[in-house]
Amino acid sequence: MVSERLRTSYARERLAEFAERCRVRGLAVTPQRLAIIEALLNSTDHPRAERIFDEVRQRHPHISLATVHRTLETLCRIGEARKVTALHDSARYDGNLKPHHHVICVRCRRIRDVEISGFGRVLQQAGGLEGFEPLGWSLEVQALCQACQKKAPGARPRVTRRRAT
Amino acid sequence: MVSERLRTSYARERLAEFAERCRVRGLAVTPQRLAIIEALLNSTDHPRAERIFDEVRQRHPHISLATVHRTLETLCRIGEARKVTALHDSARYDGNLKPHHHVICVRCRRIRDVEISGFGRVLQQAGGLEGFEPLGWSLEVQALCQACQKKAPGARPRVTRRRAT
DNA sequence: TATCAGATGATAATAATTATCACCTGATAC
DNA sequence: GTATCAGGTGATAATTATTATCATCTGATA
Repeated sequence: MVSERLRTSYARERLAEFAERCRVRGLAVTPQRLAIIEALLNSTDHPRAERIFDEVRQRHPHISLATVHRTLETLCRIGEARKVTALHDSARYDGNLKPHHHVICVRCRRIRDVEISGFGRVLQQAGGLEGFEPLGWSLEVQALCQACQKKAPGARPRVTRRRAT
Repeated sequence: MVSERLRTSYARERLAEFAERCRVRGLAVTPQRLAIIEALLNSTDHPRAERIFDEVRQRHPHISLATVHRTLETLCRIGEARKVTALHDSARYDGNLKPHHHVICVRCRRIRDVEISGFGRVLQQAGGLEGFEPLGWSLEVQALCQACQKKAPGARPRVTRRRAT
């Protein structure tokens, strides 16, 4: 059922453990979930839901796009994937042009500026960005703000969230 | 017309220069643009378009939400503001759980992983995150990928963009 | 194999953003 | 100061990504 054409040993290991991890969490191991995690592990370019959908549909023609969205969010929730775009749901703007960084509350999506120095040096040592020409950089610290720390840890926010505006 | 109740000297300076910067760029200095940049400079929390709209509407009741969206994008384009959420338009997922960082092409939105070490140390020295409890962090390097470097620098992508999926 | 909580597919609803277009107005030349 | 007009705006429709809803299906367990 499951393809063995995973690109890297990391991906193979992750897929091998996946069923067990679902069971531990009380999640059913469905063909859809297997196909989606496999497509994600096979990708190197941070796909969006629709591209995973296109990929998976080749072998599961009946899969629904809604399932792909749902499953990707589930994978993030159980720690099997991460969303690169923590704040993708609406554009957030900043009038401060001075270089600075951001702490983001992963629950309520509050953002705060932070001044952290020393990054330029670290980045210079980094070397190859594979042809990408850097224009700027900023660190995103995922965090819980004070208010959200006090809430029950398990109480996930509703999918339609009360969020920072 | 323009309020002088800007919070910081930085904001006051920026607003004072704003009209001149528009002229240099051949953009009209409209009351709407002034009100929007003022609201943005007065904010400390990276608002979205709708909150700027609410703010500005108190003194310009006839302003349209579309104008706020348009103007915020214009401000980013001319370098008077920046979008904190470079990739907000659709969620992007990553199956790689190992700590790593991202280079993002600001034009075509391609994302690539980068390994950069030494950040933990810098972050530890950073000290106060104002009560935020860090869970993780990743550096976002804004860049131009090789393909996009070759395109004409002025040729902005269409608003409905051909983008990485 | 029967049971059933949870998963899925189909589709409607929502929310953010962008497109369209008639009308308006800041900037410039006179 | 007024005429001109390119570009800006407001109103609204359209688009796009995502989430909600709900009837049906199915993986896990007894």
